[in-house]
Amino acid sequence: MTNDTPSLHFIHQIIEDDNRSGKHGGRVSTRFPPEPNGYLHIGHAKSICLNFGTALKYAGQCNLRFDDTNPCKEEQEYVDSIQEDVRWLGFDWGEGLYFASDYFDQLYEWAVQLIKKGKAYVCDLTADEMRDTRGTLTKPGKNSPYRDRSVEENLDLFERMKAGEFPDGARTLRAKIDMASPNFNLRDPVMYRILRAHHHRTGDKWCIYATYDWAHGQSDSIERITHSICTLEFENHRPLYDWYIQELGIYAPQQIEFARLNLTYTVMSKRKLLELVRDKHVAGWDDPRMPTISGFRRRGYTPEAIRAFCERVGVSKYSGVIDMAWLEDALREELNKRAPRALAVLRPLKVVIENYPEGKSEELDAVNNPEDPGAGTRKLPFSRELYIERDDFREDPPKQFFRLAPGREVRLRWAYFIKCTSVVKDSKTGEVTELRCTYDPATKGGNAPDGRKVKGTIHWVSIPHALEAEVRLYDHLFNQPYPEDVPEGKSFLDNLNPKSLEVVRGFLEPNLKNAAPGSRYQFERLGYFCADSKDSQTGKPVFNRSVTLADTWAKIEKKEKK
RNA sequence: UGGGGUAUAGUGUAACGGUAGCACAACUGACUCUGGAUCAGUUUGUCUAGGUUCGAAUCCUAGUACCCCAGCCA
Repeated sequence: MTNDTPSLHFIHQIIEDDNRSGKHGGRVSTRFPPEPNGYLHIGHAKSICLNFGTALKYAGQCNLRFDDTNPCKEEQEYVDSIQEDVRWLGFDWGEGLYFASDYFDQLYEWAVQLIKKGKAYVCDLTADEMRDTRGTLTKPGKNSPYRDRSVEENLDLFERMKAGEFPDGARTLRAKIDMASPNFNLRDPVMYRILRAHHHRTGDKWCIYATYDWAHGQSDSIERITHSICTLEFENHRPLYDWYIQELGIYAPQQIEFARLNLTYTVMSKRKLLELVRDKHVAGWDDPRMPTISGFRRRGYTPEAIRAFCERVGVSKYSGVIDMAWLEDALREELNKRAPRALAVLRPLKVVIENYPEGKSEELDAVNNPEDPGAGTRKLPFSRELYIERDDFREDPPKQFFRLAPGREVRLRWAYFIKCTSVVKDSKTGEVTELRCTYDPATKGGNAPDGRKVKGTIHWVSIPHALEAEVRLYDHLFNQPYPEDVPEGKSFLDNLNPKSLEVVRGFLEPNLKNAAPGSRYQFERLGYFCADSKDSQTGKPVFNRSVTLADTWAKIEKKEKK
């Protein structure tokens, strides 16, 4: 069917229906509610784009709320990094910065209210006992022996829990719902646990902490969220959140669940990411191989590329896995238009131009970005001794290879046609160590006045002028598309890609000397590279490979081998 | 096994009873001073079985497969 209006995903359909019916008076209010127990990853980016993007689209507000109900795992460092990452992605929460811990007093009052209604009770069961009485998928649970305590006793006990009269874990406050419910979340869920832990915001004020389930829905209610967007695994919790809201008689946000993002060749669970960091499989949360926002940032990704990617994957309730190639493509698409080009040789092979005068050098004009005429040109120094890429020479060229080979002529990008006249080899290993070539002075700039064509154009760098620099070649962190799919007894760590990082000494055109940390370039014919934001120094850049260029030759060669 | 979800090309995603479309991938070819980019084109799909209907991806019935839930994690 042809339709001029772009289609809406199901969440925006719900919102537009609500706006039409006047359900929330046309108001749209969302929130992004991370727990500050780790760094944000690309899956969070999807949620951030959805929540903030929805508020933007419908002229509403999106809050940033930290669901900080578990002091054992949460830290200020994470609070800071999360704010930085959301801002970097290009979103603004305005005045809407909140913490679930801001609501601890209110939550406590509401708990007292439920006790008074006979809807919550203090339970003395240990964690083990509670598990044993919860029942199974098919068998209902058993009521706690403490379920029928009087309101007075519950009030007194709960007060004393708060006052610190009981040891950690000795008692809990539980909602009195239904131990026989087929939904486990309604089998008298725990609302408060006793926990003497220092909270990053409330310090030592509390020794009882609300569970996430008891805090989350009411936090949304306090903030008058209209559309509480969350991932699929909370679908089973919605009846519980609705029950709390209804028993309390407070404003009811509408929860809508969507499928979280999964990507090939990586893992997304915070537990696993933490494990990678803690056990030093990567250099930190912002290691360029990590699927974290900070990792992608350091890798050279742009916020625009990540947002475009999130837009492209869509929003639905189907939990699929997106091919990492989509993300890479989003980056290429953007950087192709924006990134200035540069010449860099990463695996050098020396070339001597025999008919080029010794000691001579000259400057040649090079276009900065063929996709962007406004990007201008720059000068490239040329001399008798050059480096070219080892891959661009074959002593015995396979068919379809149209780069350099003995007797063959190619174009040096922006420079001259050269012809390979002889090959110098290491007498012991037989390895090619140097190429002797001649150049055609008439082809200066890259065109032959006699109109003769050359099939290959290769990149190069003048040895005496080259800037030697560390270049980090990153590849997928895992060598399996689904690293978590492992046989019994194996771990996702067994699928780590041992070649996910290769550090190389590259030779770069001298213009790159003062590349600003974080600046991005296309190294022609190789890929997009970004000056590392941490390790680059002025005059001494370190480059990270963000993503390779599409490589048709590699594909041809692979096919030939089969 | 009880409950809650979900099934459209290799991967995602549209269609809202009326020609199954789009993006990425793959494959052809054109063009090219990046084997990049660009352009043109091709291949591949409604989980299954019944039913309703002039007409079904869409509605009904029965199956099947996959995901989530038995934390005092979120």
